[in-house]
Amino acid sequence: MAIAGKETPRERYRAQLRAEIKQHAWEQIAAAGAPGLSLNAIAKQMGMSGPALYRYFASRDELITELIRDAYRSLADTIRATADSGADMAGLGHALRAWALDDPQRYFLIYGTPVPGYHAPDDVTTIASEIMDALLHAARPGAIPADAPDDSRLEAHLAEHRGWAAAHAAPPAALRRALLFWTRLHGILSLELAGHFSGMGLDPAELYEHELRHLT
Amino acid sequence: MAIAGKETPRERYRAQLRAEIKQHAWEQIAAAGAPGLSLNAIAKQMGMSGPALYRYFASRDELITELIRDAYRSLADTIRATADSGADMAGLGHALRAWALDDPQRYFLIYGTPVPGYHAPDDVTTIASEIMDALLHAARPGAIPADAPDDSRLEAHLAEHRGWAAAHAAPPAALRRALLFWTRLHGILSLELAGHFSGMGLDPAELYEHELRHLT
DNA sequence: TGTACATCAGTGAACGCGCGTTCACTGATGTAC
DNA sequence: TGTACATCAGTGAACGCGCGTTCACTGATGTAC
Repeated sequence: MAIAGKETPRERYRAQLRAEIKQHAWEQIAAAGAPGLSLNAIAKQMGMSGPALYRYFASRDELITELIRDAYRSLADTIRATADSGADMAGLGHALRAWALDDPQRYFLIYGTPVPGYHAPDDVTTIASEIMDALLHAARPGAIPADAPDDSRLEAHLAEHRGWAAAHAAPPAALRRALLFWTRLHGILSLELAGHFSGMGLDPAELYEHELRHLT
Repeated sequence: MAIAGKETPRERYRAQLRAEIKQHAWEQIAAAGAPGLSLNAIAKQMGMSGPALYRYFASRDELITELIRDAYRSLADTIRATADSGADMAGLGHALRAWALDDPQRYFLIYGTPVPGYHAPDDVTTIASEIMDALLHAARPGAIPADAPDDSRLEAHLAEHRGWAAAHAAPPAALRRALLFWTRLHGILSLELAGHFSGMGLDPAELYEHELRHLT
């Protein structure tokens, strides 16, 4: 039996092959989108037979779930690391954009069109709230600009519905700021990644910067 | 030969069956998303054989393209009609939201995850700019609020890249307003429709209203 | 108005394909004495 | 250190399925004289 903490060669090999499978899966998703992901195609690409992959993933669904988990994990780590390095919200915005542009289909795996009937496992919800935590921390009181609009309606609502921000004692203005950071930047990013600006002749980065400058 | 403008019974029947096929297609998309759309399944649902549908659509791709076109057309008509009834931007925002909530998968067919390699036909680009036209008209000078931020950087960029708004003599502030209307509301809507607020315990409608109130 | 012909909707069989997944099996790698 | 056994990776065949699409054909509907 393997000693806990010490990996046997077999375990190392398993972990490596799982990683290799996932890498091919990402390439396939980048090429044809998530619905086009096929275990058999991955196996062929790796020079092995289809059933072999079932030693590493119980089903296609498990693989996809794992990819979604990894995508969330990667985004959360990126945001967290940026926040830890002392960046402000604009810095987080730039990190988010770079992460999204790095692999659009990975972004869409998290924030794209949902597949009716599919429900993400609980742990990705946990990771999602990690991301919100980092945003909330960056949106802490001292960082609220003076020209923030005075809108008691939204803040009153947020003050009463702050379960998602329970870990933080952030004031309503910070809750609002974190949420708008998320929704506004996602709006630009998802339209940009989907190509909706491409025929318009303007640079979405300018819009993005504008939103970062006026994040209230 | 049919007299132009006057439909023969056969033509009426054809048009009706095409519409019926599309309706079943929408139901199927609502149930399983666009990638799950299948001509054979539609035929079975309608009580006919698979190949029969090829009398009405040359291929699966043509059907999907037609659905995308219809979705764009429906959105453009909704926005246009709302604008023509004298609504301001907030009114347009409410119309957009109602349209999106009415059929989330239809919304995602336009603004959701793009399928790598798929390119929409030219005419949908035309319809898309119709929508932008209506937004630009509603964002005309007189409607710009006094608390609009003074940001010469974005407006300078837009002043130089206004091909998408060529039909309008709108000032840069109006261009900005129309664009932010689009990106901000899409941000909230797409996250809402994808269920990203569902575990958070807050009402995305409140966020949406906030953005409409502070559309600068 | 009736007959001859052309048009067109829809069928059933078939093609080729790829999918996810199962199963019995081979051969290599690791473990226990 | 060598032998006996257990574990595990990977294969190839197979199952059942659904897909898009083509084709030759039947039968009904419309058109022309």
